[in-house]
Amino acid sequence: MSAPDLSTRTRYEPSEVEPQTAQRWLDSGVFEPGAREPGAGPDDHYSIAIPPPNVTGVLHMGHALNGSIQDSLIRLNRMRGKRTKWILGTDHAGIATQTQVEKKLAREGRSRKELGREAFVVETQAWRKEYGGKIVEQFKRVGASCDYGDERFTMDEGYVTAVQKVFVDCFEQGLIYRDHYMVNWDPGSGSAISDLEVEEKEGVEDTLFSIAYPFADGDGEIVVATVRPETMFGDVAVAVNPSDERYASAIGRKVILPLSGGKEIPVIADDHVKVDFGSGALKITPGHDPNDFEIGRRHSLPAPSAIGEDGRLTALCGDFAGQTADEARTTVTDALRASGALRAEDPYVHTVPFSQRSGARIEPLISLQWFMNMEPLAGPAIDAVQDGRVRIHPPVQSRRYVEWLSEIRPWCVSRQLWWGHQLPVWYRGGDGDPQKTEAPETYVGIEPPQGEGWVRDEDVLDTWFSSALWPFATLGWPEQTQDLADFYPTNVLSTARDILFLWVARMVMLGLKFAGDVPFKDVYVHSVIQAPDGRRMSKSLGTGIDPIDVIEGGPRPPVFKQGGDFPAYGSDAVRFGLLAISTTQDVRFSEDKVQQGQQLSNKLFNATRFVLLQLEELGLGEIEAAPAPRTDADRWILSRLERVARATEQALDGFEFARAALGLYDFVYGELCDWYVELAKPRLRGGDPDVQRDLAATLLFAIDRTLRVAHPVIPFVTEELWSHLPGERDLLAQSTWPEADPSAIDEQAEAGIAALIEAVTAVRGWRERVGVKPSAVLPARLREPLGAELEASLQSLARVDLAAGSGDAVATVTTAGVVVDLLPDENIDLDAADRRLQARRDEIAGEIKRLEGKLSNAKFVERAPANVVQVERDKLAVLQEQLAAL
RNA sequence: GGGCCUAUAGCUCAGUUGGUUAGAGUGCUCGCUUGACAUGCGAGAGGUCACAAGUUCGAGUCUUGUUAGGCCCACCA
Repeated sequence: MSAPDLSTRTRYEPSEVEPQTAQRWLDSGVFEPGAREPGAGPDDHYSIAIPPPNVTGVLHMGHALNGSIQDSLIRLNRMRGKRTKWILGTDHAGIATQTQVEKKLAREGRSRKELGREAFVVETQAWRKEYGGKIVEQFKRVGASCDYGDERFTMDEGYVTAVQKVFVDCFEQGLIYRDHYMVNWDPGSGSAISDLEVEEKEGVEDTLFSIAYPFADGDGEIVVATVRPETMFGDVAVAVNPSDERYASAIGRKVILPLSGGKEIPVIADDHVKVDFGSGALKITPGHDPNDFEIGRRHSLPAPSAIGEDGRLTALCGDFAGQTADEARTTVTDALRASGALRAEDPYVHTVPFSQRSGARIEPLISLQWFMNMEPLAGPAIDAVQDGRVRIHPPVQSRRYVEWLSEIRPWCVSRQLWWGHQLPVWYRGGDGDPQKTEAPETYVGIEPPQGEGWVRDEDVLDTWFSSALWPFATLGWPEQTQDLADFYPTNVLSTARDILFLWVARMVMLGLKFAGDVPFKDVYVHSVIQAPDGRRMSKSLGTGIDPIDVIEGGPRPPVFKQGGDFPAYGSDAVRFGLLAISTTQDVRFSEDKVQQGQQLSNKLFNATRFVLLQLEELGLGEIEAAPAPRTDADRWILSRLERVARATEQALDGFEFARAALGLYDFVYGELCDWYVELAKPRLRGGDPDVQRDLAATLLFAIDRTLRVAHPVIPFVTEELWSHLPGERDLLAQSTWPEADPSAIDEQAEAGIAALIEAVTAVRGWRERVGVKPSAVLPARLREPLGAELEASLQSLARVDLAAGSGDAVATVTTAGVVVDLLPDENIDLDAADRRLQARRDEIAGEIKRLEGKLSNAKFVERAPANVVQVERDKLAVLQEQLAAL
């Protein structure tokens, strides 16, 4: 028996239920795919590979949203009878993790260098064991039905094999190569980083220095502008635009590089130079500027390094060698000023690249790194999206994907870190450091090379290299495992848009290349959740919201106007709230929507409680849930149940999660509870045992179906209530999804109940407006009979008595299908009724006038489609009838 | 510099090929010991659909432009 006792509890308390329910799921093994049934084909399997959270991570709002999305899909498909696997694991997150561990060491007065590589990796492994499991525990807490029995890590043994095989194969096919190339050097982490890890910051204030380079023949000078004077020792040319007449005669001449002992460099012509910027002359420093690097290559110029990987000026810089770049900026400009070469210093605001990882300003420099040529992989990856083998939702994201792949550039895959997949590369021979200069012999292979004197490359791979293999490496690749056969390709990948290129595109490229198929059929790019005030969620801004705080009742962050703690909303409420806001690309976190989810849970709890207590009282406690309709109301709810089941699965299959969540809410409140349960009450007390038994079975059936349909969105409360329903029941999580049953649709019953609802609402409205006491039962008469059932319902819900009273109507309530005359009664204020009548007449008359105007417009009648015109005519007729009835 | 998304009730958002008097939740106002639920029930007020022009019998919806907010990409020293 579960925690709450339904006979005494009137409120649903998620905190009393959720932890135990999560544990029941885990103990039952329902999340694990279990044994493969003979004959099961690809359509019988359903899998999602979770975007592996960083081992450094704790659950944030993005995880909570994405977890809710993926879990609703997994649970739906599990209930549909699919063999499901939600592939779980964590990512070693190279730079992020290494940075955290280094910070921890620093707090302890230790350092990475002091420990040495081996000890540092051991330290990091220990750190991962301590913190890496936290996020997985949090996934369990929110009900994520991952396959916890098969948790992977991007550096576990099998995964390492997969990564090395891919690297070696790519090398052997010429896709991976080593080259001197311009990289984004991150002085903060002391490593190269990829283009995608660079963040351009706008509005950085710098100084633009104008420096005069005299011509070597002594005749005049040329002025160049730069924000990086300290790199001038790496200058190899001055470039001007070939069409720039001012410099036409300068092209081909030499200028003297100041402060460099008379070194001469040529003036060259290149289209890249803008005539109208600065002086129109550009100094070319191929070693420290990506554009200059390209220009240098075009003109076969050397690319000397003026700044080294240590951030200090190199021997090339003469007296300035050894200074840091910052120091040198001052000393070099001082020297230029002293020599008279500095012509101007102007404040200058521009965009500057920074490292997303360390926050340090990027130092572009040339270095010997490993690269992967992505071009041969990009074409097939574009095709896969364009021919629909991979569908990206929403479609606008697939345009971004295709555009990015069309202009793909080589990927720098080596990182100067210790935490990660060390390159399967060895060097032998030569005098220099094999990390910095090419060695005579290079060996690439999974097994270390034979023989003496080999030194392994110290670098590790970019984290995203291993992530790119995630959907198949987790399933046992390169072994041809049964899991790989069953669950690859996965069905859906749900992810944030900021890693569409970083991760998604690369998975498609490498999946096609190595696993022989696309890694997933659908990519859902989910919303990004902003703080309630529209700012980005961030800890440092105070706008971050911890989902666990919302679930368990932690403190509200400062971004909320209201202070204090959150109520312990529970996982269901948070899941519902997140799905309910999950619409466009940027959405704001809404505590109201979470609250709506909490209310939905409570409503379901009480509706179930009501039904079960009633059945108990009637001695029907063990009755079986089954449709046994006797009335329009019964047929109506069965029809509506069928529609909500179809609508919910359509919404989930179509990645319209807000529609699914809010549709459930509307059904439970607006149909099941407000109307069906209310309509059932009088009949339940009615006395005929046969009627009661059938009604009980149908009510129970309605609850049963509702719990099934709501389960993917709010699994905890539905599982809990399910356990209270009579009969032997497995876990709801492993029960079945309602199959389509078109025979349950009953248009006639739907129309009848819709008319009843409209009439009840109208009578209630009239009563309020004319001030009738809520408790008063008013005598009334129908113009046209509605049948015994609907008339009885109208009497109880609108508080009228159709058998009482006599005489002429004192007021009339009209709706499209029903006209109710209210008869004289002491509870009716005749003046108020009169005023209301007049107001109602004016309303209808105004509307009639509007319609008549529209229908007398010849253009409308002529050009609008006949059915549209007919609709307007019918409307007019109905209104005229209503006016006449008043 | 190029591109994308968003703008509808006080707030958060629906509104699917153009076609009732533009909806919901929440907040607000009024009322209710309605035998499941006050995390409840009933009713009500509240919108020139950002702005401007255009297409159309008809525009929240389509076109163009403008404004504001957000995001992505990009090599002007």
